[in-house]
Amino acid sequence: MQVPNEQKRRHITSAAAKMFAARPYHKVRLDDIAAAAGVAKGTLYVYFDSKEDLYFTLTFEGFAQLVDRLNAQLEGGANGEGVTGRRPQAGNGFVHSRRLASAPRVRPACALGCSSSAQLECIVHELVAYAYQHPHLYELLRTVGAAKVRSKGAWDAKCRQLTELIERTIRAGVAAGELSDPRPELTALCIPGMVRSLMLFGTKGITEKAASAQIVKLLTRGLAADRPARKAAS
Amino acid sequence: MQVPNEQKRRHITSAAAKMFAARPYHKVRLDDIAAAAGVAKGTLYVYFDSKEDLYFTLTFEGFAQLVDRLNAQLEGGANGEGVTGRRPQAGNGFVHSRRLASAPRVRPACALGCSSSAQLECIVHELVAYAYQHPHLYELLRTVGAAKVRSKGAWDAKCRQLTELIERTIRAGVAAGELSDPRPELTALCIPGMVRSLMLFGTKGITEKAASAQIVKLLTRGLAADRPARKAAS
Amino acid sequence: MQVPNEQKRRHITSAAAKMFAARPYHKVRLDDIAAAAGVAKGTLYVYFDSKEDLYFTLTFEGFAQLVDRLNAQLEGGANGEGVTGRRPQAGNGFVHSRRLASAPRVRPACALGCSSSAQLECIVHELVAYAYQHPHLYELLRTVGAAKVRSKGAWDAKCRQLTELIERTIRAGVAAGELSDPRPELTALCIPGMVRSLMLFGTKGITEKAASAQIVKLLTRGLAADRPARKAAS
Amino acid sequence: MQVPNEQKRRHITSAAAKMFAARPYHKVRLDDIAAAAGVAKGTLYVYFDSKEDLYFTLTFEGFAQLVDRLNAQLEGGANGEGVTGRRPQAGNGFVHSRRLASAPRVRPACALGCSSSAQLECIVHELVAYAYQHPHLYELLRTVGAAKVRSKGAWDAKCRQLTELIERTIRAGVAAGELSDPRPELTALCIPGMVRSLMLFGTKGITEKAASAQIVKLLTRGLAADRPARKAAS
DNA sequence: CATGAATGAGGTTTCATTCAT
DNA sequence: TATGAATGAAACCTCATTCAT
Repeated sequence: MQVPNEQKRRHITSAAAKMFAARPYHKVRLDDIAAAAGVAKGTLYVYFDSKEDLYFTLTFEGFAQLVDRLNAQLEGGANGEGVTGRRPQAGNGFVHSRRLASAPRVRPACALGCSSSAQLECIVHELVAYAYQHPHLYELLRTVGAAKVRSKGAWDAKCRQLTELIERTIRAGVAAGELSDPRPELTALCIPGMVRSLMLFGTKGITEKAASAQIVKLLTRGLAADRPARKAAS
Repeated sequence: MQVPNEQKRRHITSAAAKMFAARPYHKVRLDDIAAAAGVAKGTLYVYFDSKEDLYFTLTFEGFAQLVDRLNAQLEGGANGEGVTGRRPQAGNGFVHSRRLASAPRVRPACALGCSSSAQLECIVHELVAYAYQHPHLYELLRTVGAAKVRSKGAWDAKCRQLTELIERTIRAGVAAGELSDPRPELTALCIPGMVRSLMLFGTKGITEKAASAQIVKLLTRGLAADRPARKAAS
Repeated sequence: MQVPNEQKRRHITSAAAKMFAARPYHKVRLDDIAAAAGVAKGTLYVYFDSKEDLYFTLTFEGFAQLVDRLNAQLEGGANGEGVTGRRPQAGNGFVHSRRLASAPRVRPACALGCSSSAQLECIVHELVAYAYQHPHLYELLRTVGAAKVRSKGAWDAKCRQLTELIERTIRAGVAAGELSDPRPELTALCIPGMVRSLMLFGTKGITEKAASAQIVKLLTRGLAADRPARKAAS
Repeated sequence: MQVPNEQKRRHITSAAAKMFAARPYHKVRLDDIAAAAGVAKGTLYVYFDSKEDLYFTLTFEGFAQLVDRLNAQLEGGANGEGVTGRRPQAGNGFVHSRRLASAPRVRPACALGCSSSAQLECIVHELVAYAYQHPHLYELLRTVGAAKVRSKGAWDAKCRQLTELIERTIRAGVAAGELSDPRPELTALCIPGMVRSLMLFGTKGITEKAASAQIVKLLTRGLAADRPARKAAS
């Protein structure tokens, strides 16, 4: 009850995420969030400037975590941790950090040495996995854009990071003769869109695996180089 | 739908659509809508039950219009009129109703006699065209789901109509040996997602044509039957 | 319940004046004002922008009324009415508008043709009379300055009007050889100060007449020309 | 008055005085005072019971200091120390403590042996001097009365001390045939009022000397005994 | 049908005060 | 004694909704 407790902040964001995911922004009362977080109403203002700030922080941090993790996994294959960047991870292979970076499971190496389509597969897997791990967040992101009030710039930058990451991967594949895509920047936009649709509008019966496989299939075949059978050759 | 003054109703929905698209639901005041529509605040309640009703009607009518039109064009060339009650359309072929269905132009027949990939192309074209015609609405639909308060059933039904329409098209193609897709219901979900992403997050430079072409390419190649149809060969 | 009722506005200001006079600004709740005025809380915001606006309007209008009345009586001797400037008054003599301009009593003519000390007497009478009629307001003005938030300029201008009015009167007396005052602008500041002190800090036993007489005496003797016995001679 | 750390207390009162003088009570936050004083918010409660207590102490101590000093100088040349506990003053004559009583300069004896008008002059000088030395306080006292919450009695007593001091002086002059004033208790009220007005509402150009002289002139001539003392003759 | 003044429940936010450290 | 995170009552204000005109 003395230092600005990081754990208490977590309680708040966690509680808030659930409430914002469950009903629209204007129907979420700070009273409820405070109650759910087990803190007093005033305490919210110790950690956040306003309702909007709380909401923004919530969504942005979630999204940033996703993007940063993807970046980390594809760029350096170093650690699979999110935005808060804690201790580096031993395994240098590709990592599905499904469990919030606790108990990181090693995956078949994929990051740098892999074929482009394998990398795309990684991206899709990761996006879908994140979506299944954070259904609240995805429900949250549904309304983002209308409310990314404060530093719109931060959101835009993160979005660009994500699309550029994908775009770069595709371009590499194209350069390697492995893929064919005259407009990779458009494909980069399509991928998160597909994930989102499957998450939000799919009937509950869709498994993570199926969703991922479907997107991967559409992509790998849709982007396959015109003369196939030459996987990832130099 | 038979209200005192249909024109006044139009003013209201038009003004409301702009406001709701521009800022989030809870930041739109009925005062503003009334002012923008040139009516008194009380008048809003002559045409709508509540703020939520207004919002719901707005989004649902827009979406229903899109789905109905698609249905009409693919199913039997019936009419393309949406919820807002447009006149029945003459042409019974496939119609790109790009110009708000005023001056309905007949298009190359496509609906029933076409190949499945041609039909998919139609669907995508139509979705994209609608998105470009109604940017407000697409921005609006971004937040739908969180607020589809009242007759959630109506929305769900329309959504299902859309996905089933697409799904049916794909299944037909599969049955004809033209396409290959073990999970058409998933693909059906992906398509609107791609449209949405391109619309909302693409830099403004993306033309309607490019967006449409990109999705079509991903689809037609991604779903192409395994062996035949060497279409895409150079 | 349709036109922005002027009478309702009066109810509000009247109720508010009592509350603000009774306790300090921060202890006055809008709830109480609304209740005392017999209106809903929201109605306050139909007539005023904020609590501060209400308070400011209150004090300023009261003070302005005082100054305007004084001005009217001395300048033209026309009507004794306040700032709202209603129908001109028949009697062109000096008028102590003690009863808020209802039932205006004619007083010995004084305005233009009088000696300067008689005019000063009028000013003091009027100030004191106003103070006794509006004890609430005087209690209110006690805190003004700290809170004249909005258009500080308006207050300053009115203050200047008052002091200049007095100053002008004194200067006229000096020019006529009737009074002696090398710094009339300082005397002009002293007069309201004396009124205020007597009002706020005097024991309740001080009659209006006594207060007025005391100030007049201090002034007329204090400012008497060095060689007396030549009353108002040219 | 015997608090843990007298210096810290000083920091607090000093900071608080500035803040309360600069804006109205309800706009001063304890956070700000604490920050300005360089202490933690909780520390304020070591030295004061509440915000009101702090404010009250502040204003009362300032006013009491003024009154006590006046008393000391006129009554018996005791000491001029106020509530804030300054060292006893050496000089037993009348002292213009213009420089915050540091380096107390002896002044021409005035207290007991002087003429009444000379004593009045002393009082006015002292009041004006104090006002010029403590502009913050005068700004503060402007709102006093509305907030003299706690021991209203203490304030009233001090006020009475001041007026009675003045009143006694005048009565002595009247008894000596030097002055003429049928209602000295009213004059006693007027004097601080004039000081206040000149301080608060005068344009900044008014020198301490001019303000003092003006009041003295009004008083000495206004109260001069009817016939004798041709002092003011040219 | 149309109006817009009035309503008042309930929202977000503030801030004096407490208390574990 | 000093701290400042936590508290929560209560303030100001909003705005969807009503209804007399």
